[in-house]
This record gives sequence, C-alpha cells and structure tokens, in this order.
Amino acid sequence: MKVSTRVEYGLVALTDIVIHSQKGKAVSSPEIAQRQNISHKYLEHILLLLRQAGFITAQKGLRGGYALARPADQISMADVLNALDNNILADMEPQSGEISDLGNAINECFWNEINLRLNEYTENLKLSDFADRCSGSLADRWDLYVI
Amino acid sequence: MKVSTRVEYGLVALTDIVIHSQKGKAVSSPEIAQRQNISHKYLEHILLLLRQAGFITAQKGLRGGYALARPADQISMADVLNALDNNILADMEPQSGEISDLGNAINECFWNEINLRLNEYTENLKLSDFADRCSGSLADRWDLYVI
DNA sequence: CTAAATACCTATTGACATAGTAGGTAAATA
DNA sequence: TATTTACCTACTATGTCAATAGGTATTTAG
Repeated sequence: MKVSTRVEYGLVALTDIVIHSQKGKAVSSPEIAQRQNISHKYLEHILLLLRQAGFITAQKGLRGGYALARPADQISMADVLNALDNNILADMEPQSGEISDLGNAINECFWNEINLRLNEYTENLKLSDFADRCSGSLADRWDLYVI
Repeated sequence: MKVSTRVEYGLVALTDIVIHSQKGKAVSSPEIAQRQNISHKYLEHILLLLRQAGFITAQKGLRGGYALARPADQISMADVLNALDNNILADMEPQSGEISDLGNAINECFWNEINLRLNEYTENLKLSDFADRCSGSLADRWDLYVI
C-alpha cells in the first residue's frame, strides 16, 4: 500500500517520542528531525496534527518539546492513522454521486471486508506494542554492526 | 481505504463482463458504460488496462466487445488490483531516498504486516468467488423491490 | 461495397492532494 | 534579556486523478 510521507513521518515521530521520552524531559522537534532525517519545518506540521488529535502535549520555550498525552497502551494505531490521513482506514464511498447496484454490491462485499481487516488489526495494535516491536527490530539491526 | 475510481470502475467493469458474458457473445464497452453508469470514454481507458494485463480479450467491429481471457477462478483479485493500481498492494517503500533506522523498522514490522494481510486476502479471493458474492448481494437487493 | 459499430490511440485539461519551503509570532526558560 | 522552542499563515512545485475530445483502424451486417 502506498503511504504518504505525512503518515510515514508521523508514525516515526510518534514512535521516536515514545522511545526517547524520559521523566520530565520533553522531546523537541529539532531533535526528532535530526535523529530521523526529516525536514524540520515539515515535521512541525505533522506534530501539530498529532497534538491536535490529542496524542501528544507540547511545551514551548527553551527545553520545550513534546510528550505523550496518555499512556502508549491507550493509543491505537487506528487512531493515529486516522489522525494523519482521514481516508486511510475509511469505508469506501462512491466518489461519483451515482453508483450502480453492482458498484454498491462490490463495496459491500469487498471493500468493506478489506476495511474490516485493516481496522481489526490496527485497532488492536497499540502504540506501546508497536514501539516495543520496532525497538526489538532495531536492536536486531544494531547487533549486525556491533558484532 | 480510499480507492480511485479507476480501480472502482475497473472492478465493476470486469465483474459486469463475468456476469453478462454469454457463449460467443462479447460484452461491449457502451453496454457496460450504460449499465454501470460510467463515462464511456473513461471506461475505454480502464478496459485497455485490463486487456493489457491479460484478463480480457477484445474484439473490434460491429458486435465486438470484451470477454474473459481465462476462467474467472484463475484470476485473483490481487492481480486485478495490481493491474489497476501499481501501489495499492505494493510493499512500503521509502519515498525519500534516505530513511532512518527507525523508519526501516516500522516498515518491516508494520506496513509489511499490513500488506501481508491484504495480499493473503486478495490472492485467495478469485474473480469467480467475487462475482458470485456480488451477484448474491444483488439478488438480495432485487428481492427488496420484487416482493 | 458500404455504413455502422466498435476497439484503440494520443493529446489535453481542470481539480486536487502531496510535500515541502518560508517567514514571522508567541511563549517559556536559562 | 537572549535563546530556544512551539505555533501560525501563506505560498509553490509537482504529480496524479478523472475525465474529455477527436481521430484511426478494424470488423461485421446488410
């Protein structure tokens, strides 16, 4: 599936915050941008989306930055995806006003089925599980270089 | 999931051909266009894709039209989707050349997992199953009006 | 032989989303 | 007070989508 950089970077940024959050210390956008090799200015737009959706809180000023607004095990990937892209998990809707009976039938028995599967997977997968898995995968990678 | 009209119409057109095919009689594009309420000229482009991908054969001239190139139970939905949209089932690839280790990890443990699920479903679903289901759904609809 | 119907090909267009870039403002802290 | 940060608004380049348009080639019916 083709995914926009907005979604891609959003997921990376959020996971970065989870991984690098420490007690009382926010993660700043320049920090994330450098670590993840993302344009800082562009990243700011994306972090705004994530804040407006209620996943992170922001602190202005020196030593400011972002932190999770609630525990990572209470944030589902479905929610995050929807915040970054309205359509990515949305039900299929006819783009043209008129649609044939066959078109309707196809939507019902195919696209909705696909959405059901995507939603089931992403709703049950929480940000915490996600970050754990990715960290694990990262650790594996590091081993390659360390040995 | 947001789906382009190209994919939507392509699926409808192909299913229309399956349903309305009769021995020795091709299904013409004006016929499909009228039945499914699709712009005829636009539909021609889409049918071209389906022909080039080898799903249907075309016959020019009076009484010409389209027919399935091989049995419907030998055409997987995955193949059809890929013919209509290269990216819809494709693995996640970094859009920018450079991607962080975390980005790579996310691709591996999240997007590829999603693609795996989509591919599993759509590869096992054949056009024949698909047409049956949709016809069934259509029959249900008709009952509503017939009774 | 001719006319009509059909597939096929190429080009063009308007609308929209994406992927940034740019510059400035407000707030918080060392 | 200076610096760092988040925040806000505007702009732009690029590409894809969703057609529309017009013409050519081919086949069949009559």
